[in-house]
Amino acid sequence: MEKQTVTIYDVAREAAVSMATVSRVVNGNPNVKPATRKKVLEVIDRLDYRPNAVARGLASKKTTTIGVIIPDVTNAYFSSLARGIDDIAMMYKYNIILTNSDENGGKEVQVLNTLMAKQVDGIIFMGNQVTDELREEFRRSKAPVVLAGSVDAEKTQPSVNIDYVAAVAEAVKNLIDHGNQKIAFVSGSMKQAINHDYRLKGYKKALKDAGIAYDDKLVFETDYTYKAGQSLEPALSAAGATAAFVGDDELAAGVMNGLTDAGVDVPGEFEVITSNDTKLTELVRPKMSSITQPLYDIGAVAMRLLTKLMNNESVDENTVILPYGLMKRSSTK
Amino acid sequence: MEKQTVTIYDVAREAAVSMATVSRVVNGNPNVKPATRKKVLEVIDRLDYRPNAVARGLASKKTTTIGVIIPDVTNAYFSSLARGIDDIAMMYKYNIILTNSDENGGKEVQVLNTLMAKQVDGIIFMGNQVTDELREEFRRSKAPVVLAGSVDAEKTQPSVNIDYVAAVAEAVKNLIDHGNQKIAFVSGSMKQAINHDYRLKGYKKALKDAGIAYDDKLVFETDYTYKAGQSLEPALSAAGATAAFVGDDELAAGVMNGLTDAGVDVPGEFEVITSNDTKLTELVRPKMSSITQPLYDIGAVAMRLLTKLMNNESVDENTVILPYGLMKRSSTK
DNA sequence: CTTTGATGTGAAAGCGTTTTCACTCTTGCG
DNA sequence: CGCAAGAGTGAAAACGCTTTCACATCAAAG
Repeated sequence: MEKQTVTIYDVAREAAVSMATVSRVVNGNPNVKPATRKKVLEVIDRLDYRPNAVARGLASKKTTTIGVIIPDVTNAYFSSLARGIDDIAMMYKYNIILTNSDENGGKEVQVLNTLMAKQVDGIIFMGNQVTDELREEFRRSKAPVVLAGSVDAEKTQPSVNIDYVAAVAEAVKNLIDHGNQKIAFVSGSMKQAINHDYRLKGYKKALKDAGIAYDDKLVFETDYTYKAGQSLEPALSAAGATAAFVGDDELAAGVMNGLTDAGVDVPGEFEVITSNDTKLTELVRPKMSSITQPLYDIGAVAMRLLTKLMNNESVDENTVILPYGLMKRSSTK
Repeated sequence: MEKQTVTIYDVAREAAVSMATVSRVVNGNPNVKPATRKKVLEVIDRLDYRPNAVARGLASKKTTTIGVIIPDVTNAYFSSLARGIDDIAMMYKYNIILTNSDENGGKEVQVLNTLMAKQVDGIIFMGNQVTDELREEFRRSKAPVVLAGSVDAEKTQPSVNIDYVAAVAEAVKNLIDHGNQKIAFVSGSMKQAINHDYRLKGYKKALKDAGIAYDDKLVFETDYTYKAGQSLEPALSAAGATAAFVGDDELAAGVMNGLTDAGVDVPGEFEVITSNDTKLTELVRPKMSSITQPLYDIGAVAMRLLTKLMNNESVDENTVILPYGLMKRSSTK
């Protein structure tokens, strides 16, 4: 039953060299005579020796593992980022410990602590509600932490994002240009920096530029779920809105379908523009116009940035802003 | 710059006890006098001591980490399973190393090896193409491996699934009952056991039970992507099909939208039933009828099963079959 | 030849825990 | 009062590697 594990010591003995030499060939250290290398490799192959990464981690203080904190893998926006992260991580020989946080502060802190206990070499954090406690943990961490697709108003951590303010402003301006005066702002919790400090700011800016008064009756704070969006219709109509900017695609799909099901024509009577350009935008009918973001790239770049930080390479810019766009589909005129 | 790490030794010194005792209180070993425990806990708190999980892993040969191999996190079916896995894992104090395999045999083997090198305590594998090489790796692994939402015709590994044959048969029967004679079978690669050995079998069974001849012109093997589905319309019509069973929701959404865009009325002229009951089924219009599966639970149960295996607990049934259902929405009559 | 600077190798000290084993105290009980 | 049985604790040996340091060897240069 017990599977015998062969260690570096066994290899050394069989090959009649020291552990140090075995370690050298395993790690590709050039200071080994070709003949010796060959001999060792043969033994490694014969014994089917596989280095124990845990022991290696203890000795070298590097685990080639990074922690990824994600609100919910099930959300298309975040899973797209996660894919970018994993691909680049794999490219650089890192593995990812992935944990769902539900954007719950307590859970985030706890998870962060277990990640640090596991000696991850770096951390990628997704989530828009960076509490003071969390920030304190980031600071305490000896592993670099980068935010991906997430913002913290304090801007204390390296991060990769798009310019949310400008993107939202542009999206809302688009709606205004189509003649809409009463534009709803639909998002998740206002406790999240991305909503409160960025999107809303973009929204207000667009209104102001167009000389439209801001009316908080048109601001809808809800959950990032399809159902939440779907049940928003009565309120939206009651408020007299004729268009909406929505902060999440799933939520937007809900809003749109809720409208449609209530007999409101989209985009004829009501325009909808969403934020994340996930696959969903193409699946629903009408297809949803959206701010476009290089989702995969945000994850990929964040991971790439993290590798640099982990290697203490100099980084010219700690917060990188990727380009966004606006994709007109069929939920807007 | 260097963050000083405090070790168990520091705590022992400060508390004037041995490392063994500190270890005992950290691990909740009852054989410690309350007074001693209190003293140690105070020091731990004062020094902000945090046990190094890597060292712990080396000494105890347990990492409280499990490996999860997933075809693509971005796919709603798999990410739902992943969520179930992670939640239960967290409940049992495990973390997850998540890696995307793209169902690519070579990558799977490689990933499996790095997971084993990292000494994971267990592995959950998702993917339906278990090659001989892969099977061999599973066997070689000292960590238990369970398949989640995936089947291997050889049935050599513990797994958690639904009864695909029966589910598909029922779905197809439903289509037949609506008067369809030419029912397309649309799935991913036939190299995958789930398609070739399970779904197709269910499909054939339903046809046979209804006395309909099997026609391989109605079998469409394609990718699990929206685009692939969308571009299937001409072929589907050309084959004279009036209904389709589809093996993946995203693919099904593509099929359905492709049909609709080509002016075919769903479900009036063409019925579609899909397989995974992910969120997508509710987002599209018409909403898609689907086989229902307890997605989250498949992941959760797989993880629970794995914990038992890791603890060498006796397990009454190595392959657990969860109940499925059929949800009629609007893509079928 | 000797010197010098690479080049190749091994011994052994960590890395931060867990765990075994032995030992010392206490208790409870006959 | 004597003794067996816990209860509580510490010393030290793992765990499987990396890395430092010292040493030996060897080829090229003087």
